[in-house]
Amino acid sequence: MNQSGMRGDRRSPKDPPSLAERIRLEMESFTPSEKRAAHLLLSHYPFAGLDTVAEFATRAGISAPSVLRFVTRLGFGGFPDFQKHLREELEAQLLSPLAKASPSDKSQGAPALASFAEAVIGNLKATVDNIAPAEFDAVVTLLSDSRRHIHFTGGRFTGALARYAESHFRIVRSHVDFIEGQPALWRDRVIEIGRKDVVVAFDIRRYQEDVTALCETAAKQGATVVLLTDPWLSPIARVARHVLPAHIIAPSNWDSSAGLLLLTEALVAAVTKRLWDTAKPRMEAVERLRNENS
Amino acid sequence: MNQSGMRGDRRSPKDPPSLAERIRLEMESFTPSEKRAAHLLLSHYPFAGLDTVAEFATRAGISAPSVLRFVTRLGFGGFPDFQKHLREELEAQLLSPLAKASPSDKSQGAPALASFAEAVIGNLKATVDNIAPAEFDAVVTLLSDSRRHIHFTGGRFTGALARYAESHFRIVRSHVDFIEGQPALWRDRVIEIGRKDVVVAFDIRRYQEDVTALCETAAKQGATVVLLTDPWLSPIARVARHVLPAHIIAPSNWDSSAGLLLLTEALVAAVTKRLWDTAKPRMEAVERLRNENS
DNA sequence: CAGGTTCTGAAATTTCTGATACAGCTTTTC
DNA sequence: GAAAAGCTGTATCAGAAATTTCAGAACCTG
Repeated sequence: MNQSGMRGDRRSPKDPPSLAERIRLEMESFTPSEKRAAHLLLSHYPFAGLDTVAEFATRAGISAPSVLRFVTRLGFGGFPDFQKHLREELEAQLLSPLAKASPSDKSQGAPALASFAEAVIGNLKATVDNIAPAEFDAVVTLLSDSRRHIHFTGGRFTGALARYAESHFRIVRSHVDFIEGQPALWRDRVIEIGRKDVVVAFDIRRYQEDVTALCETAAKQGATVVLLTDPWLSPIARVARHVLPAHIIAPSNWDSSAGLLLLTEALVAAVTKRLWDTAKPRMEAVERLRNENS
Repeated sequence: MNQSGMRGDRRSPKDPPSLAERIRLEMESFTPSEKRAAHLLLSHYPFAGLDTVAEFATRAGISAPSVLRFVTRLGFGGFPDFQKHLREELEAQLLSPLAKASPSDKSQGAPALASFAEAVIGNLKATVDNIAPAEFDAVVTLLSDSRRHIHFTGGRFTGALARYAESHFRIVRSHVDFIEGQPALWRDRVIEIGRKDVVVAFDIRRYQEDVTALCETAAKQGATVVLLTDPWLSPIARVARHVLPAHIIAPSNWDSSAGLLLLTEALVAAVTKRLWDTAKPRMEAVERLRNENS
C-alpha cells in the first residue's frame, strides 16, 4: 500500500494528451459507425462515454459491438478501461483549475510562493466544502465535554500539528495531553485510556502504523477516536467515530498540512467559544503566571 | 423561471440542491457505515461514486450491501440510478463555467468553519502580497546552503511549527535540528552556534523572551537569524537578517498560524527543489528505512 | 442484564453488461 | 459483373456487477 515515497518526477505541465484530441486526429481513418460513435463522444465529451455500451450505442445510432470495436481501436482493453480513462481525465482536469491559471509573475521566486499559496488556498476551500457541518459540530461538542480526557497524537509530520492542537487545548480546558507516536512511548499510558476518553489523531498518507495501532487499541478500550486525515482516509478511519478529511496536494514534493491546521484552529476557536465561561479564567491565569515568572 | 429571490437574501436562487449538500445535512442521521460512505463520497466528490459498488465499498472500508443501503437511503432506486445522478450533476456543473468557482454553501451549515476559513484565506493572500520575493529567495538560498547548520526554534505555540519545519528539512538535508525554547534546554547547545549557523525562529504576539534571548545570543556569536513572525514583528527582528511576516488575525480568541505554515511549506518545497539532486537520494533512503523497519 | 431493535457483512441470487461468433450486407477491385 | 474484402448488426454467452437474504454482532432500553 506504500506507494513510492515521493512525487519527485513531475509530469511535464504543458500538454495533457486528451483522448478527444487523439480522436479528432484519427477521425479520417474511422469506419462510418466508428465516426458516429466518435461524434457522439466528442459532442458530449466525456459524459457520453460514461453510460453503458447499450446506451452509448443507441444514442449514437449504432450497435453495441460497433461501440466495442470503436474503443478497442482506440487502444483500450475493453469498455471499462475506456470509461476509467475518461473518469481519470475528467477528474484531473477538474481538480487542477489552479495549475493552468498560474499567472505570469515578476521575478523568479515569487511564482514559487504565489502559486504555492494559490494551491494551498484551493486546498482550504476544497477542505471546507467537503466537511459536513454536522460532523464538525459533533467534534466541537465532543471536545467541549470537559469531563472527558483528550489525547492528541500524530505521525512524523502531523505530530507537530497534534502538538499545536494540544498546546492550545491545554489552556482552554483541562485533561489534555499529547501522546508520542512511537509505541514504546505510549504502551504504558494507553492502558488508562477508556470509555470517557477522546483520542484525536492526525494522520495523512504514508499512514503510520504505530499511530493506527494506538488508535485501534484506544478504540478497543472504548475511547472515542476523532481523525484528521487526507481525502484518502487513513486506516484509522475504520475505528474513528468522526473523520475530518483535508486536501493536501500542493506543488511540492511534500504534502501540505494547511487544511489540517485550518481545521485544528477552527476547532480550537469553536471550543474556546463554547467553553468561554471556564476558558476565560484559565487563559487569564496562564497569562498571570507568564508575567510573574518572567 | 421562478425568481423568488427578489429580496435581499444572499442565497443565490440558481443553486441546484447538490447531492453533496444534502448528504452534509443528513449526515447526522446516518449510521456509522453510512457515514463512512458519505465521507468517502464527499472527500472525492463525485468521482468516488463513479466506480463500482465493490470498489466504493472497499475504499470506504465497508461492505457492498452497506453501500447499497446508503444510496437507497438517499432516495435512489439503485446504484446505477445513483451514478446516473452523479454524472448528470457533474455534467451540469462542468458546463456552467462559474458553478465550480465557489460552491461553498454558506446558507446555514457551518458558518463557524466557513467564515473562519475565509478569514484564514484572506490572511494567506495578504501574507503572500507582503512578502518581498527577493527576501523569500534569499531565505531559500540560505537554507539551501548545505554547509551551514540550521537550527529551528519557536515559542509556546509556534514551537510546533518549528518542529514541523525541522521534520521536513531533516530529510531534505543534513545538519538540521530543533532547539527547545526554554533556556535551560539550550544553554549548553547555543555555545556551539557560530558564524556558519542559521537560526530559523518562529515567534508571534506575546513574543516569548526566551526565544528572543536565544536568537540574540546566536546573533551575537555570528549566526544568521531568519525570523517568521507577525506583521508587528517580534523583537527578534532587530537581530534578524531576514524577516518573513505573516498575517495572523482570525475570528477566534487565538491567532492563526496558517500564514506561517504556508511560508514554511513553501520554503520546504523550494529548498527541496533546489537541492533535488541530493535530496532525492536522502528521501529514498528514508523511505527504504521505513519499509524495512515496519 | 435480558429482550428487542438496529446495524452489518458473508454468501447466495438475480440482473445486466460487456464481449463474441457469425451471417448478411455493402463496398471495392479487377 | 463476380469475387473478395470490409463493415455492421443479430443473437448469444460468459462473467461481472448489483441486489437480496439471512444470520450474527452491536447497540439500546427498560
